[in-house]
Amino acid sequence: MGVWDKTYQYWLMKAEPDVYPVEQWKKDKATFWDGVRNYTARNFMRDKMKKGQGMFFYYSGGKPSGIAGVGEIAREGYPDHTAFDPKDVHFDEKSDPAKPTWYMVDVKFVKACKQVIPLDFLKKVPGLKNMALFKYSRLSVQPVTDEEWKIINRLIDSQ
DNA sequence: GCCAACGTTGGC
DNA sequence: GCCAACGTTGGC
Repeated sequence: MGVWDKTYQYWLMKAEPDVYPVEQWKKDKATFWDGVRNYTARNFMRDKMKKGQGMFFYYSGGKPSGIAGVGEIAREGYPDHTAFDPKDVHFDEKSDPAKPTWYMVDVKFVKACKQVIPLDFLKKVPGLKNMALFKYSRLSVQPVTDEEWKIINRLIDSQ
């Protein structure tokens, strides 16, 4: 039984601040998480995420990289319609609307961090040393353990 | 802008 | 089904 087969209650999802900043998410109140084109990440969204579960909103791409906000799964996996739109940057001609390849979820805004909690800071927190974030750095949707969830929320609440 | 890590594609 | 080439992600 590997890390991929377990069930999780919490998640971390990456976005680039230039593409979708937390401020925009706050304004939108909720958003669909489109554009994921990786099978591992897809499987988490399609098969594992349940309504009401918590997620961290993570900024990738520097300036700095880190956790920027907290949210909640508002709608469970459903087909990513941007894969069917030739004009969309995430268009995938191989995804058949009758049998979609790619899935997304909806995530509701809960709160923004006062300051982004940087990756290099997270790396130094003793209880977080096994985070998937450090080992599977290129995976854009990943599980967070109960313990990691608690520790990071404590960091955010003490800001 | 560079480059390591790693997922995907395609030739055989 | 193997594996080299290629493309993408994301930290630095």
